[in-house]
Amino acid sequence: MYVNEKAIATMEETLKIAADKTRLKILFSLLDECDSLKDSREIEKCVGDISNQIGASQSLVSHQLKVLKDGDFVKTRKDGTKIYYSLSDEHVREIVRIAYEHVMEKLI
Amino acid sequence: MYVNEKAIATMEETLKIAADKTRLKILFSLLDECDSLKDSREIEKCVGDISNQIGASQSLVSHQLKVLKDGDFVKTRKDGTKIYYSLSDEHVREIVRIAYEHVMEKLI
DNA sequence: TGCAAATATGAACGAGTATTCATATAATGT
DNA sequence: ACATTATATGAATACTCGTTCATATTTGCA
Repeated sequence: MYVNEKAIATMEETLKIAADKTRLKILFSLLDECDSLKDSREIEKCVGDISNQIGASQSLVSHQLKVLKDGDFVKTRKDGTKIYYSLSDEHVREIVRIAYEHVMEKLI
Repeated sequence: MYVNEKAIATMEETLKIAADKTRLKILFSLLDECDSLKDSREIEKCVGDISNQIGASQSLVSHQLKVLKDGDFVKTRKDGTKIYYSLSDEHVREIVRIAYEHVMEKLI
């Protein structure tokens, strides 16, 4: 189980992106209409909707969406003046799911 | 899929603990003699051994082990002047495993 | 009791970053 | 062309945190 520096660095980067309350709220807001974390429907939301839903400023949400986008956590689709964000793939879903499940067990 | 503030905060804390290269190295060093991440043998190592293995100072390793201990990532056993550290439970194993697997796919 | 080994601790420094505020950019409709 | 809406961006601030260095604490042993 030797793990090289490159792999460690990539893990650190990925975990750091997820390890922020605003970004976590954004990620969960993109799962909002799902019945459960197993529900794999693709939810799309524009910046303003996310901002309203999580109670954070437009600027903050935009800044953090950029971080999530750069880290390949979310993808975008443009439609007029609006930009719709959604989770980029199943990997992100699973990371969020695992984090959530572990925390739920911890909070009991 | 509404997630409350408390759950978000706990997830943030947990992820922050894992999101550091020194702490990741420590966690993987405690899996070192395992054949794979599925191998659930309990590995114990003292501070000095971890320090040597990951190439970090005794002080730094001690500081970060405290963070991992406070976050329930590792547990300790005292024997003479030495203190042996090991992963606290299967949860930690799974978090490390997931992080590793996702990164490996990302690096390909 | 005194020494050495193993680990912990506290202060201090520097780097990174989350957030806010103000402003810029881009697209739409009149 | 102009006003409006939606989003992005840059600077500035305040705060967190990783690391180092020096030192303290604990345990075992002669």
